[in-house]
Amino acid sequence: MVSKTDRIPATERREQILEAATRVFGELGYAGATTDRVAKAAGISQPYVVRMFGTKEQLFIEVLERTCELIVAAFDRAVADEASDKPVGPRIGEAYVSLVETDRGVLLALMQGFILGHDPNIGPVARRGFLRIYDRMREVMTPDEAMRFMAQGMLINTLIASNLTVRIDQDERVDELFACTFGDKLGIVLEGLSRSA
Amino acid sequence: MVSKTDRIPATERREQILEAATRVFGELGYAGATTDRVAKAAGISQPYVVRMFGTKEQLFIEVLERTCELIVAAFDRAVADEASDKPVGPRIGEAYVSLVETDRGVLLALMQGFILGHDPNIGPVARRGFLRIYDRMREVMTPDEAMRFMAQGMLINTLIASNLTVRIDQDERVDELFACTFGDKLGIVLEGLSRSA
DNA sequence: GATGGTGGTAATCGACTGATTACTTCACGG
DNA sequence: CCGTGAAGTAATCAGTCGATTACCACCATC
Repeated sequence: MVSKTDRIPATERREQILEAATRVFGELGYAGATTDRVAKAAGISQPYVVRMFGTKEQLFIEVLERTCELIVAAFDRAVADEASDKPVGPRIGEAYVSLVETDRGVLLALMQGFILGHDPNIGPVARRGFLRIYDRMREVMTPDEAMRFMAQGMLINTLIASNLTVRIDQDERVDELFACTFGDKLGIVLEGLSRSA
Repeated sequence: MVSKTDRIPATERREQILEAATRVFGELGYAGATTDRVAKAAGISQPYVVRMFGTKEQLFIEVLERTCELIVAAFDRAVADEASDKPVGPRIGEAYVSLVETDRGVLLALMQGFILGHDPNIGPVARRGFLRIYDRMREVMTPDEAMRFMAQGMLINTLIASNLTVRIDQDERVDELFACTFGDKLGIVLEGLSRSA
């Protein structure tokens, strides 16, 4: 009972599934997510998801590697941006914050990978991804600057993951923390939130 | 088949289970952990764990609240420490790093709670805990300082959770990042690692 | 108009897991 | 010594989930 338009080349379908899985894993975590939810988010059946990637674990690993590539790519674009007159640090910062707005699932899925460091198969992939991002930072800043950037990024991830955004405009402490964390980029975040609401 | 010495008052047993559950949830996450693993870690049977806390979810919530209390208590001790001549910032930092060494499960369980912010029951508890810790920081430092401290803390949590410690002394980037993150407190961490090995 | 490869699903299985039930053992007060 | 409640477990159930199997629909091309 598949209409003609539902039949899509495997490579394209693969990307659809990865996109859906990024959102689902990002929200529910690796163990909390099910292949069926990924399938529903991608608009296909659960067995097809499993057959395309072999196992749930393999799917998550590919999601994780994809998120790292997306983040590194966003950083590269920010670094290479000749149009901006800002220093490279703030440019990368802005690139990361833009990800919060446009592709929250990427940040959350990355976070979910990091906390699986104990897993024998996923752990190494997560560590490799973390270091890949750290390396990219180190190419354009000092160790101390890179460390602070990673720290800021982890705080942002935590703020988004813990859903503290729901308390914006309702809790002074939250407003203060968000203003302090995002600085002049706060507008980008708030705009993204109002759009997704 | 219970020997006499295995019978323990409920309140005491309760604390044992919370302690074990903190470790198990910290390592495997909420969805990834099972009540049976918690039970085995606590040295009792699985049904007893469930009966003591009602549901797995309730157990996790109590674990989460306990971790926040432990962290806030550690901060309070650091702030009140009259013997030290250091400023309050580094004292709290040292208190947090000491937790990495002595009670890694606490930090990991906290992290696991933060990324469950979307959960209708656990999410509010996680946010409340986060803000409680932030409030404690704000009592002794500026918003910007508090934000940087939280960021640093989240980076530390991520480094521990992702198990990047296994690459210490094997990857120059990791050594650099750890040295930069922990600064003069690096010794505390390394000592804790060698002891747990 | 057979044939085979590609895209896809329905049905189902087996393992796992949270929760429930019913039971046992023990300490202690009257 | 009896009974009552607290501490604790074995057995088991019901639901969920990842994976497998067997199958269908479509299109190309010979």
